[in-house]
Amino acid sequence: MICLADCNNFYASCERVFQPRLEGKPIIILSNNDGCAIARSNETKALGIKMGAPYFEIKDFCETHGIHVFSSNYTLYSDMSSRVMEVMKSFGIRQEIYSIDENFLDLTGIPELTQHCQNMRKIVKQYTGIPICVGIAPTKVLAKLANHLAKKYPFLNSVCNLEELGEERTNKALQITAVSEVWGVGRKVAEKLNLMGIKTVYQLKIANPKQLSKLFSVNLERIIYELNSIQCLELEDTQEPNKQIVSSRSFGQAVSTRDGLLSSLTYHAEQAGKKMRRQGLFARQMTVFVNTNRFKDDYFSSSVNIVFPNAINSFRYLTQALNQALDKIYQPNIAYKKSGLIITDLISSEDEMTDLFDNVNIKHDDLLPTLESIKKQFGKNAIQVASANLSGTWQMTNNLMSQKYTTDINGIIEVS
DNA sequence: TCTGGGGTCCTAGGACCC
DNA sequence: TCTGGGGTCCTAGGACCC
Repeated sequence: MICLADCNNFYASCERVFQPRLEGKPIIILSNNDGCAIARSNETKALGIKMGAPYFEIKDFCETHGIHVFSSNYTLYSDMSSRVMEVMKSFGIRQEIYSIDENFLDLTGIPELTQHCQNMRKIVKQYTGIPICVGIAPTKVLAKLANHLAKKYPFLNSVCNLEELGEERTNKALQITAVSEVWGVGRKVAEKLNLMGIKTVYQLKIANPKQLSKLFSVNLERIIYELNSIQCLELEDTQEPNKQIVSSRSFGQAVSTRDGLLSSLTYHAEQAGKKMRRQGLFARQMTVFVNTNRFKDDYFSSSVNIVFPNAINSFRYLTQALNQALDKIYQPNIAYKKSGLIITDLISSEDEMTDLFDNVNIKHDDLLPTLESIKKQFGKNAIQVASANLSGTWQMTNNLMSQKYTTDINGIIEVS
């Protein structure tokens, strides 16, 4: 048996840990640039605020209903995530961290699973302040579904063990759950299934997997098997390196100058470089893209792909390529709203030794260690690529952010 | 006026090969 | 007049996830 444990309204719960007066109050957390609602407390959901709602449309509503609004504070959320994951890890024999707020645990050989997971809930709450829900089942898809039931039906007390629930009651639950709740069934597939008369999870469970595989994809076939307790999706407890690395951001204000774009892209080159080095990866290709407001009729986007002669991991080499990229895609008098890079064709530094005949040329940047030690000693802004500061108008707005309570000495809570 | 960011996997179709 | 068949690899784009 496996379980899926996830944090309830994770970002909202993180804010509450450090501001307990918000317990029971409606909260939303906004995306970058305070663009739209990406997390809501139960109270906010009950008020009818939809996931992804643009903030400018709901701002007045939030004020009249006393909803507490936060800019997203990813430094805080990722630190809280590591704490929660560390605690949960000890409750399974293997752990797959699936996202910032959820993990699968292999519970093989553990007795009294419902009690075991209730215990985990209690300890996670006690150690981190974060409330969680748990779904227990033989497969991942069913565990996800059980987790959904645990959240929806209060009598389950936040832990739903399908084995304990039994086949008859499980099927009953699946008969009153919409097929769109299944993990991997998105909007498009759900619409098509509905047209075919498959509206509930139970109807999907008893559908013909081979037939639906032809009409949809092998994914849906696997999902059907998983709904029938036949395991198709393995628990992945080894951390695979990224296949691509993206750094991108909408601008706080529209940018029309080449310098503005170059400045923002230089920032992304630094971010991407950092991430590559953390994982020991080198890149052979990079796509640079810029686009205008995607909600406008005159939406316009352009991109260019660059192939490097050598595999690189230094932001300096990435930055050098940016000028050449902008020469190809920059056009004046356009109100750009977003820029970014996608780093692909990644190889691991270990491949350097093994790929004797595959011509893997890694180009190391000897200056990197020096730059990093300067940053470490004098602060991360002590030394920069010149183009980083050409223009600051692209910087994002996030005026409603809480403190970095757990990672910044100046953010520590004072108790008086 | 104002609408996020970072990922993965699958499929169809073209290029290419024998 | 008549112009194959089978396979692999790569890429772009779609769908999905949190």
